Amino acid sequence: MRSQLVRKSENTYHHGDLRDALIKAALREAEQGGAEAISIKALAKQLGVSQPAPYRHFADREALLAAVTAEAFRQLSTVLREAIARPSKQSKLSRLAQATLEFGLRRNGIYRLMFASRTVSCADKGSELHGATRETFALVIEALEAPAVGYLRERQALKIWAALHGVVMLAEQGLFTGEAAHATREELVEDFVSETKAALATAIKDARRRRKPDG
Amino acid sequence: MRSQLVRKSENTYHHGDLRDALIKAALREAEQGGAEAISIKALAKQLGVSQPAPYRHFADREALLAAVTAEAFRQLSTVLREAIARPSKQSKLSRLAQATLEFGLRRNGIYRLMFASRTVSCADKGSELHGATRETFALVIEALEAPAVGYLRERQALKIWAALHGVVMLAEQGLFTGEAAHATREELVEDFVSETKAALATAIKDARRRRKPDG
DNA sequence: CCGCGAATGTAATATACTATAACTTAAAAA
DNA sequence: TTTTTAAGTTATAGTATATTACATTCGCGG
Repeated sequence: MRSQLVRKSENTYHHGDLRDALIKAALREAEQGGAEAISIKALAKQLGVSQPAPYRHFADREALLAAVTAEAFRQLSTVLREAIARPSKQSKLSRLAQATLEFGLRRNGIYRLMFASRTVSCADKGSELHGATRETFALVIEALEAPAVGYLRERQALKIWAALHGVVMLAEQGLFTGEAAHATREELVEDFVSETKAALATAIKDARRRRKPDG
Repeated sequence: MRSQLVRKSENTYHHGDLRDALIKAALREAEQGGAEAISIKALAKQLGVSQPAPYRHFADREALLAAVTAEAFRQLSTVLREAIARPSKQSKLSRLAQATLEFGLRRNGIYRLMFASRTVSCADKGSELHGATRETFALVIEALEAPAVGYLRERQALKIWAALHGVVMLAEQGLFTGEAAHATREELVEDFVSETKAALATAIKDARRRRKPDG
């Protein structure tokens, strides 16, 4: 009697889509407890396969984590893409920023998996994970709605991206309670958004003036 | 034949200062590999005691991690205090910011232990760890060298603190390579410092003008 | 100075997780 | 249809956390 409903069909020796099922299930686990909550053994049990079965699809736990993290980045990209696309009075950057904050807080286990582990920094350049992170960052650049002038755009994208992560991090650490509670997380994010827009505008203006000084 | 030199004296049944030795040794381990690199068993072996000995001093692994994290915060506080105190042409805030960046990158395993784990957010209010984090944050406020006007100071402290963490995070993730490499981490930090100073100055000026509109 | 209790350490053990090896099943290719 | 191979199984080794019951030493009151 196998109680797990996860297998595609009953009484099949082969799961059918174990690799994908593992990633999805691992993401669910990570939702609360982060990377530490992902256990090969537990996942196998949950999916109704033997403990060593996952090793047919992932060399080791790290490899699974990398795949899960890549999927998480794709999900974040989707969320951010929708935030940018959604019609609204607010700017694209503001919507992206608030969406990032919300993702980071509501799905904090996954967020920590993405940004707080060494999985990403250990991913080599051609990997699926590396690509997924770059794609997400590209959305930040897109949300700036600024022309490419040297590397000014990339610089501002890095800055706002960094700032957003910092806000999520401190919020999760409880630094927004106590004397600092008077500033909400959303307000801080909006501050950073405004500063980014301002900095970008003046930087681009400056750069153009310098390129044609007698314009 | 006991090769560990860590015990205070040979052939002593009691270690003498196991609790402290555990924290120090755990910090050394975490220096590279973060929290995951801390193993009770390995530490016990390293210090020449039996595996269960550490449990006399810490209820479980989490409790050890909390103590280690608190010590890490105290070390960061020390570094930042020195950075602020050191005479220099640069502002206190700039020195604190660059010191934070350096700490985050050079001692990244410890840094992740401090900011990327859930240890801090799980610490309850009266705990040693909670106090240590608050003390560190107080140094950020101090480095602003600004008068207390409402909660403007705290707000700016939160913002620069968040931004710094974000920079460390992205740097460690390798986002400063590729097209974004043109901005160095130090430059970005200096950007944030400048923006913080500017924002603080205008915010305080505004607030004062509003309080005595006919001044 | 002795002895007793608390603190601290040890050995033995239960439980959980990662990972590998050798074997089996079923799907796909030839 | 046969054969190969991908994907699963059982069995097992190795390592980590944590508990229990027992042993040793420290320090303090008598």
